[in-house]
Amino acid sequence: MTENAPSETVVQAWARLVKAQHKVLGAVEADLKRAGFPPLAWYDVLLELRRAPGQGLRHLEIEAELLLAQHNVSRLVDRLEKAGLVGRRPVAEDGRGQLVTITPSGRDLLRRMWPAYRAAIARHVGRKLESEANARSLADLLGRLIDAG
Amino acid sequence: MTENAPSETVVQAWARLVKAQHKVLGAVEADLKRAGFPPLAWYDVLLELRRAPGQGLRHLEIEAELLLAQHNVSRLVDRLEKAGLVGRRPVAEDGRGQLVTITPSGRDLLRRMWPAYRAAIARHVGRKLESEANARSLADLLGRLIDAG
DNA sequence: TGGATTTGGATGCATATGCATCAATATATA
DNA sequence: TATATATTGATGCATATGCATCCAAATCCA
Repeated sequence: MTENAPSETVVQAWARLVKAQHKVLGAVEADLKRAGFPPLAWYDVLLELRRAPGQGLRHLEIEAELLLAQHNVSRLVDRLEKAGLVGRRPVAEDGRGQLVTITPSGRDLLRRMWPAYRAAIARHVGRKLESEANARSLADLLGRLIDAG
Repeated sequence: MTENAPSETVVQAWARLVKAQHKVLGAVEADLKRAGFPPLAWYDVLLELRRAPGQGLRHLEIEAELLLAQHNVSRLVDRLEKAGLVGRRPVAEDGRGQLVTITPSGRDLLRRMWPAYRAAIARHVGRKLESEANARSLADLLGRLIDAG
């Protein structure tokens, strides 16, 4: 557990982190696609926009919240706009900025997607963890990995 | 925790699984790239090849082991071959098959990469988990998500 | 004030991935 | 044996991501 020599257990935790998310994310995305829905990234952005307090979010805020690269936010918003799920407005105080807002159609997609998404999470995560205590432990441990530092 | 209504805790565990791996994988890959090394996917393939018992692995075996799509294996092996890290041989018993083998240069890359990779794992995983017990718990819980079913 | 620097976001180009399809070989079935 | 089917891997095309750079507006500073 020292700086440059992780224990075998740490290496195993790392390998499983990558493999578990790869497998589960793939399974969840496949379920959603089968049901005719767009990629999860679209859901994530729309959800952030719906949660947002004011009139929407700046690209920068989406970037920070979802850990995306700047150019990817730019293009993801392009696609969402083309699909009519979000709108772009200039922001008064900063002539450089875009304020991205969710449209009624975007809100509708969120509502329609959630039942399928929820079922996929239950199927590929909840069912395998078996207990609420395990879910709690996993969430706590993963939280440590996310925390800054 | 029922089939289509995961608890809030399960949903949180899911969200953190995606976010934690995204963040940690990004950090590890960035460390490796800074040190002048190729993507982790290259390391993964080479490691499987070095571990392989016989004279190498079929595409199908790489595919199953690393959970990759068939066409991605095909192209990943192309890139590795072009970089001189692996070789391709026809397989005697099956005229359709390719046997992929690691070259001395590939083995050398594995050896040179490991210290940097190991340090990145320690920095971005080990250090944050803090204890061996936590690493063990995390590995166990993630193992449940990977298990078939 | 006026020019340098920084910041927010867009975009051209290279690379990687997903999807469908194809060619070649192997296997099953009549 | 001859034909149909299944399996292995490659490839053309569309889309997504990374990287570098660019443009425009904002901020800094002499």
